Amino acid sequence: MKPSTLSFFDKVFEVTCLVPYGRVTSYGAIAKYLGATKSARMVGYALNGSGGKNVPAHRVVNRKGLLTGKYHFDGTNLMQQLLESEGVKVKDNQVQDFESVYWDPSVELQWIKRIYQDQ
DNA sequence: GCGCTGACTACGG
DNA sequence: GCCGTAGCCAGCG
Repeated sequence: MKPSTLSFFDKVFEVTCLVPYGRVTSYGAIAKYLGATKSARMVGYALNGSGGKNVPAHRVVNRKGLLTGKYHFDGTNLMQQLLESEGVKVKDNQVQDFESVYWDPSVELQWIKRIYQDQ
């Protein structure tokens, strides 16, 4: 599999789908994993087109654990509801215990790089 | 085809 | 620790 054959958007979707149940990650972490630390905005923009797809976009928050994208979901608190249903405590648009549920793809998925030998 | 926008982040003041 | 600025780059009008 050649990651370069996938667009940045598709990669974002792939990584997002790999976020474990009950865990969250940040836009920047995904961008970093994709080798574009400064392109965190693209991650958010990509997720903007995740509607209709089976992408758990609610598991992606900003670096502070803030649910900045909740207004892109149906209603006003759907994103929070989804997270809470997974055991993630959310209060006032912010993930509680953020550090303990934080999942960093650049750390958790480094073994995949080893398998692909893509450096 | 140009310019603006954006679910972000890092950095300097 | 808050505020302004810059960098990123794919869509859209």
